[in-house]
Amino acid sequence: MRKRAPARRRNAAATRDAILASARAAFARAGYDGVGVREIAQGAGVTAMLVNRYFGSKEQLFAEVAAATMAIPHILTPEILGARAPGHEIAAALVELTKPGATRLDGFLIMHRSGSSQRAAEIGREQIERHHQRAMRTALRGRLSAQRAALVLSLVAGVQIMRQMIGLSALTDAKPSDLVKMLGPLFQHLVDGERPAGGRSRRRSRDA
Amino acid sequence: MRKRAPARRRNAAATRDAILASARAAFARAGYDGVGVREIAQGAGVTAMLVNRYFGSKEQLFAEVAAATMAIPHILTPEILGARAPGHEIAAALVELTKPGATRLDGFLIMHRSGSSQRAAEIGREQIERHHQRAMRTALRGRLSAQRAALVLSLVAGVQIMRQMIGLSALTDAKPSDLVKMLGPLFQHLVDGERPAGGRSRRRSRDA
DNA sequence: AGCATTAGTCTACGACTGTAGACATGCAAG
DNA sequence: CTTGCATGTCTACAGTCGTAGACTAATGCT
Repeated sequence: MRKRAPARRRNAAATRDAILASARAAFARAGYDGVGVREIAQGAGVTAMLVNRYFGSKEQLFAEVAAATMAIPHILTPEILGARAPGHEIAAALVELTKPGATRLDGFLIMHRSGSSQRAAEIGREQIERHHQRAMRTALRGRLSAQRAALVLSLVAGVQIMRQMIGLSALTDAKPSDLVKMLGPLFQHLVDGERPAGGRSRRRSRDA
Repeated sequence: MRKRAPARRRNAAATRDAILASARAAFARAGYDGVGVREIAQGAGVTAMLVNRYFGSKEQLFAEVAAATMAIPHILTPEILGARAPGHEIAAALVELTKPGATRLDGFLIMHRSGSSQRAAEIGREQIERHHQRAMRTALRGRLSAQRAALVLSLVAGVQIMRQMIGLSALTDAKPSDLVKMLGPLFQHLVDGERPAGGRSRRRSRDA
């Protein structure tokens, strides 16, 4: 019978979690190619070989980190998507979560910083399609819902990149409320599709 | 006397250009950390050391490549920004230039793939702010022009990432005309800078 | 012709990479 | 106690990385 003793120094599950947490932070900071297993191990207080012992290889560790981090509901939750003005809610959440130093949006950040690895990009696409796009698409009505969902993700990714990675001063120094005002209608347009929100449900004519 | 490699063309300018071209293609494919100087050199038909002889270091080579590639006018040209329906023009150009295999938009692609290097990101921000954002901002009228310009760049970057890097199937397989129809109003909204001010429906473009 | 300069290559080094195998150690049970 | 296993470390290896220094060969000049 196994004892329910409190976490000791030798605790496989806790060590595994520590490695995962260290890897997540490291990958978000420097990407797949930018960080080594020794550095990840040091962040978890173990040696490099233990990382491979638990996860098989660096690539498998990355895949697990990506899966775990992407699975975290963040901006595109059912609540936000089901709100009365989803565009505004999405914009507000995005602006809030891409403040300098924010870590809740690590999933995308990890992918952005891992663009130098072809394999990492494949893993990222898999996770994005599994979690975010599928969830979003089912929440959207109307034509081309998959495309509109993908464009919502594109806008989220683009804003995060320019704000957190590139660090465009116009976005880092802007008033959050201004950004929300500008982004809200964009998201709303994508959520609504061809029909504008509010009373009128008639299609807008296009001048192509 | 040891036999050396066969005599090559002795043309400094041409060799330099060959290295730059090889580096641009390589960086666009694998990013700063994903490609080595030996590989770049091989692509130009020279040895690795010559790369450093001409450019000092890999980092300086990257900076030069980034500067040269970013300086290429692409989507946000004065003509497009001054068109009657700039949003539609921007969207059409973006969709066209982010087709699989397109290379005219290398500048952004290089930055996206170089996110694992902090230094590369700094160089990229510098170039983006120098070329694109400044040019765009002067073309925009109204309040918060810098922020709106930055958001245009964000949307461009996001679409390119999801379409060319991540390869979201919803975007790669979509009909270009559908994407243009969805993206056009978004860009137009940012260019116009009109204030949503509550549930008011969007104003038509000034051309009518 | 001879010399100087330029264009280019070769060898090598120290640091780092991911990871395989052998080894050590703490914990629970017989 | 001893045994067995899970947990973790140490050493080492075969690469690759960027780059420094010495060397060679082709060109330009006189």
